[in-house]
Amino acid sequence: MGSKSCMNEVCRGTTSSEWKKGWSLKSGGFAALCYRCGSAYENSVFCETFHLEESGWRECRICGKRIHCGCVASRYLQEYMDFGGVGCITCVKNLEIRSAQSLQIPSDVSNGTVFTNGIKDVHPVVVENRIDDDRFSTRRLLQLTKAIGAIDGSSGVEQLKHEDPFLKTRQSSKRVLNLSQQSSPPTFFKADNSRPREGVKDIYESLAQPSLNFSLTTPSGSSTTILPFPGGIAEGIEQSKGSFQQALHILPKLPKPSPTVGSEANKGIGSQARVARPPAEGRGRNQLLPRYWPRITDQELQQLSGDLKSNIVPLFEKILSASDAGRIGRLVLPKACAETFFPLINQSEGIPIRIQDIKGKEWTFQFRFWPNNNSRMYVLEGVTPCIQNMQVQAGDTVTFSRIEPGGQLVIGCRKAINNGDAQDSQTPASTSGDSPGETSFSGANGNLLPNGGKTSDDSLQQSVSEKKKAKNIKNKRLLMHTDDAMELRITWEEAQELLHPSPTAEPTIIMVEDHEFEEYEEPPVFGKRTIFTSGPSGEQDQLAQCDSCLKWRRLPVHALLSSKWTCSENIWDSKRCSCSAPEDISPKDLEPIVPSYKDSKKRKISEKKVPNEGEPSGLDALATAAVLGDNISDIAECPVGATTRHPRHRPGCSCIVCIQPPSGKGKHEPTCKCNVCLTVRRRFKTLMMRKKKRQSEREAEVAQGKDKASLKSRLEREDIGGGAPVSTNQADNETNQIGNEVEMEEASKGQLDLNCDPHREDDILAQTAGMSLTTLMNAVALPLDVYLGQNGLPSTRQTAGEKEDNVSDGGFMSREDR
DNA sequence: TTTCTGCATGCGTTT
DNA sequence: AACGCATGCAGAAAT
Repeated sequence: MGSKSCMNEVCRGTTSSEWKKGWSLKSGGFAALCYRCGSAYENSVFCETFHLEESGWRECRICGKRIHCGCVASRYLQEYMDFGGVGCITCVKNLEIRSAQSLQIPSDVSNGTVFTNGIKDVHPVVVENRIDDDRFSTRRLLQLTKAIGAIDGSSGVEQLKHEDPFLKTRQSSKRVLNLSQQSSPPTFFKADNSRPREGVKDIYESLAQPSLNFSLTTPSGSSTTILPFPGGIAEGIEQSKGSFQQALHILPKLPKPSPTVGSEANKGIGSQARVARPPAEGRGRNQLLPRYWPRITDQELQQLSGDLKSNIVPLFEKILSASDAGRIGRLVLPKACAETFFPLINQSEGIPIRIQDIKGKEWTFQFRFWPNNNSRMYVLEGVTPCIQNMQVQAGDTVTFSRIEPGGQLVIGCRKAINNGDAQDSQTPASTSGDSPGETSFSGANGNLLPNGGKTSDDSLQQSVSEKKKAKNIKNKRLLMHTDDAMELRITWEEAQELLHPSPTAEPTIIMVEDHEFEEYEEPPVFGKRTIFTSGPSGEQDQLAQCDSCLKWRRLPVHALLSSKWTCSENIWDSKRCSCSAPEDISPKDLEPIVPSYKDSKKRKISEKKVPNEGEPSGLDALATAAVLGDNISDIAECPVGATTRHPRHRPGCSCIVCIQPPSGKGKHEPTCKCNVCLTVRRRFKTLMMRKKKRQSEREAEVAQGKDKASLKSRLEREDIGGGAPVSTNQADNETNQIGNEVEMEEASKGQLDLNCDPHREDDILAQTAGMSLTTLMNAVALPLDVYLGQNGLPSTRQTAGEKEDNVSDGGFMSREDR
């Protein structure tokens, strides 16, 4: 393929990251333009960029904009006026449309009655709507009829295909939108710098455009008051096009209206409705999607203009995504907006661009792009300070405007009223919706109707809007409402407790640090939340509450219950397989186990279960108690906690997986006292001690496997003696762990059979399971050496005076210093 | 180890 | 089918 050169004779560049189509060629096809020139062409600034010094410039008879007559690049941007001179195609079209509108306006309006929708403070707009009737009335209407008729027959499409108002006036705007003027047709038209290219679509756009743009030139309320239909002109036309077309015979069949326009207009009944305004520029191939149309009320616009003492041209806006508002500080700009309203950039690195906020503070961002799928993705970098300054977040809207003259960009913001709105707005089609909210431009909220701008007579649009909303639910990645997220989080935590191994799953036993873990191939299943306990004699079982009678039943440990379980399913106890059977656990016994037992039934009935976030989890509680020596009753009052890390593990599991900090993030100081650190330290200490003991005593290993029995008997004694008869899950686990380590300590002092397989700790676990939690907690709260001393165990630094009396029952042991 | 940077991916929208 | 864009991700740079 031969080398390609840009057909812009001023450029003639042969290298370009992207080639664009220019004007149509007589030979067919389109002129090949390099990216820069092509962009200029698309943005209707080709002649302004490259032909500024050439001859042939004339002014539009309507708006005064300069038109490069006789240039192929502007061929479709001009039209000869009936009354002489030339006009930019947009002005011509606008005239036509406005003439049509004057016919469309319902009788109450055309009669001079202001269409206010209940808003009183509205200026008569009908007069304004008829711009310079002397010049344009009948003739323009005829011309319009002709033009649209041609369009209907599609012959007019080409005529309008390449219109370009040539109003890309970053540098050369002579007349700017004068917001303070009541009626200024020239400025009104000035605002439209479109380059519709798409035939009928263009017509539609042009139909919508005038009314919307017109609003910019009128004081409050005008934007919508001229709309002959509640849904705004676009939707209104669409909705009524049948009769409307019949009546006028001039309107083409319109393409489907933009949902944005419709819904905007829906909400825009009020005089200060937030109407999406097609920006003055940025159409044509780079047609701005309605979602980016600035939705600024006239009042806001006026206020902003007043604040900045300038004429403000709203350009576009964007609802901030999570990425935009995130810490990265990159705001993705809509491509069309970036290419239309921002300087052309050829290098990926882009250029610094200065944008001032509404307070006049100037920010400098890096405006750049990334190559992306043979296209570009424009971003503003370094927006974090500005975003933070404006205190906007994802879901809020940032707006971009321009000060005229001068072209200074202005960034503003509008808060989403709430997350729901943000949610709506976030979805493109919600585009569907405007994002009603408070614009930093003004006290916009005051302009909004209580229901977000909708009036009560909006029922028709409401159903449409709801349909759109329903459709939009699937749109994009939805923001999660805060409450939803909270609920989900809670549910997830709770779900951890409900997870059980699949009944049919066969676990694979693996060893990690001398601990057995069950690995299942199958995912866990949801089951009923139960509480594991230990009976007075050391046997373990679990407690489950009937979903029907709310009584607690004692079940075997291995029982796996469905999420809904009733007494009738109690196949393990024939005496208590009916709700009529009395509860087999006394409330006195239950209360320590089921912290919420007292009100559990009440809560159950109300079905409101909101765990107290402030309460520690099982592991937290135990570790805290271990460190602080909390009263066991306090621990017992803690709700059954849940591990959120390891679905296969019971709550309270202190395995290396469950105790590790989340994602490895977060720094823990050496002196950190968090439960994770404490647990890790404790376990490390235990392991080290175990290792040391093994090593030192292995030689002395003799068959002194006595006293296992004595240990057991002591455990039982303790249990009877004072502790709660049962423990919570996590306590059990911890107890087990303690028991394991106790064994090692006992072994170290020669009380246990040191020949026993340290990996086979199950029997010990079973033995220790029945021990008093109180005892355990007392024990674990003691320094290791103290405890060893108390129990006559050899300590690495035992001294005679280390025995303490505060372990009343001769406690069990703590092999670790807590 | 965290943050930054540039690009890739994939979903949703538009053509 | 093409495009736009939100976000993920890997490598680089900074801390």
